[in-house]
Amino acid sequence: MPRPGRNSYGEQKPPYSYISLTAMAIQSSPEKMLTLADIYKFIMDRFSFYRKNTKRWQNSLRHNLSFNDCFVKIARRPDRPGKGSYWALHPNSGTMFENGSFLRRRKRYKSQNGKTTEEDGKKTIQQMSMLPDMPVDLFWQQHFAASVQHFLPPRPTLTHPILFQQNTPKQPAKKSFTIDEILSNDNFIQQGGAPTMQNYAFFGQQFWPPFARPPPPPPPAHYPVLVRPFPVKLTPQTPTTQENGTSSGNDQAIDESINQLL
DNA sequence: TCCTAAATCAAAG
DNA sequence: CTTTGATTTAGGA
Repeated sequence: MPRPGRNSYGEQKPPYSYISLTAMAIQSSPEKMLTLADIYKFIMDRFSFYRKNTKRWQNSLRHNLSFNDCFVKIARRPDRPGKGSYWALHPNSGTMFENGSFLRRRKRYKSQNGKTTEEDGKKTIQQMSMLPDMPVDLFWQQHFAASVQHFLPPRPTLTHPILFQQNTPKQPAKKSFTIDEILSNDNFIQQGGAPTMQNYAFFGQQFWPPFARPPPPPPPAHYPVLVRPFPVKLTPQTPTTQENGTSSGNDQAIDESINQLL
């Protein structure tokens, strides 16, 4: 009878590609973004296989990070100095593994314009009038928490891999998308005018330096500017949706921008 | 079998 | 650490 040993099952290569391993790591983090070192740690903590030959697989992992559009580099905030950038998942890459295989996707995720940068993330947020409202990391969390939930290993300490599709219900990525909640009238108060410089300060180094700060881009004319004072407590505001069921221009604009994203 | 995603090796910035 | 290229390996229809 075979017994566990150095070549035992637990030391076999887990049935996950580096891409899925990385996606798991990022998704499992509270802020939905991790540094390279964090990703290494996540993998090594869970899979003994990857506690060896680190030079080899870590090089491959790094290659994946740069090469695949599904991974987005997020600049550090100046109040969180340290080594390396953060890595997050691209907002539109949520259905990467919907075929249930974590070894090989049906198609490699490619961004529309070929290049995917943090700017894409910012633009996405901006389109949703969320730019001034919440930090990038929270955005990623909201955006991904539901749709990528099933990437998570059932337990944090796996000695051998378990195939997720056996014990995790698959759900459409769009199903649990909570943008509506985020944009609900209860969460916003409406203000006139453009977002303040302070509001923009959350979103990466472009607006960071206190000197020579470029003026914030004007918001699109057709989108109202929704600003939630930060970090002030929220107070319910008068709803903008009208009684007869039709949306105000406000809501329509938001709906349109959301529909573009889905 | 074929297509191409993923892994590997590794140089260069 | 990050990006890129070249090449090989291998998943899966």
